[in-house]
Amino acid sequence: MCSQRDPDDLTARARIREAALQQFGEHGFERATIRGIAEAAGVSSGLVRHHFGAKEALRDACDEYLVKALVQINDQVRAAPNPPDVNYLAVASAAFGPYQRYVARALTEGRAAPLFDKLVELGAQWLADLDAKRPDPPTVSREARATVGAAMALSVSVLHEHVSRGLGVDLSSPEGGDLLARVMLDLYSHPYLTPEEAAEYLAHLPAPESRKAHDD
Amino acid sequence: MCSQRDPDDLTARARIREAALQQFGEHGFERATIRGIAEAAGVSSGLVRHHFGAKEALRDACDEYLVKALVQINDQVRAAPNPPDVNYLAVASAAFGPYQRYVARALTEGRAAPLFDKLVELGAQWLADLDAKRPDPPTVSREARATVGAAMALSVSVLHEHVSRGLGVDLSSPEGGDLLARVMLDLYSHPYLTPEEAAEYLAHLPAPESRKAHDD
DNA sequence: GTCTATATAATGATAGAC
DNA sequence: GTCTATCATTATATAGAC
Repeated sequence: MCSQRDPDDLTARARIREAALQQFGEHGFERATIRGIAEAAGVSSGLVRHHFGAKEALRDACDEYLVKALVQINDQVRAAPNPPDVNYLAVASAAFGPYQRYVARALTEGRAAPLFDKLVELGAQWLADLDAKRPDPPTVSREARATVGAAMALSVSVLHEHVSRGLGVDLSSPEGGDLLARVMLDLYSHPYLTPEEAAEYLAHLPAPESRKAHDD
Repeated sequence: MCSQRDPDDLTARARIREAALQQFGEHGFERATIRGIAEAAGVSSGLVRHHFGAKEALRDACDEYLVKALVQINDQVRAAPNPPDVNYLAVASAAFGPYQRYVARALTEGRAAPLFDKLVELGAQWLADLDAKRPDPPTVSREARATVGAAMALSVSVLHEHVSRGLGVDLSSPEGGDLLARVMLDLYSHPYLTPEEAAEYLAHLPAPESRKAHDD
């Protein structure tokens, strides 16, 4: 899918970045070592420093690369013949391909903000179509809904291991992906609440101002 | 809410655990140091070892404590006069209180499995009520839906910073919590897909067997 | 561009005194 | 129960050769 070419064809710099993405993803930023990354890339630790300087700069390069990749994928998807609809959600999980673990960690640590924001942007575009067909006016801004929606779409990726365990199949496997799609389809076509229930809850919600003095 | 008593009232052991939860949450397990935790707890590094032994054992103690706290909160909520319904979701975000960061990291790293599983269990109970009112039979098992639902419910907590940024308010603030509740209410009362659309997508989904030979 | 070797700092673990 | 002092390990950062 993305940059799935032969590792031998890549420059040392690219191989290092690729190895860093993998090692950071597998062991986490702190636990991953420059030496380990160098070894995985088939170069020396000295070369890593030569190309990227400090460890953090290497991580920054990884983040930058992923944003570029996401924008690329996004453009591809939007240029595709049939608009993706739900598949937007699949994009979030699948697009990062082998880098899912890295993305999950980066996001959890509050990093890779442009990546998240791009996803929100895509979600908002998608929500715009949905809002047109909607009978009642939304009670909150589209961007707010897109933000929470993006977080939810990413959750499966981020909590990959736990979801796999709960589902009983590895999400990375075809069977896992298939089951996940079916679950998503069911979940996204069956609201937890009726509009009436939501309205009732909403009415019982303390006004934003009065919450200031809220106490438990 | 939970264990919000004066730090001075806590035993050294509890203070250490509290400090560990905070430090692990703020800096991550690897980056957090025994020394830093000891300092935050107002004790010596030697005492940390005396009580918990190795660093990993300290983390395990933190995980155990949170499961205990979750079960406790769950029992409280279930014993409450009016059943929580959606509030189940708020439980996930709010219950862990000051430990949200820790939980987010632990979960992302594939740890704290019992905690996730407990949440799935709670979600399944809640889904059982919903399924009773549902016209069409679910296409996937309740546990599968509860699993993905749990991941989604946790996503806001896990991606706390990004969601806060996207919403324009700190989720920890009363304003943030209020906005989140409104967004959730809107999202959970408006399905992304109609049952017809979902059925169509489902029909177009490759059969589980045929996917084996799937190729891109 | 790439490698080897070394310096320096920080950390987890430990032992022993009070 | 609590502390101080020390050991052994490990990783980053650096310098310098090829």
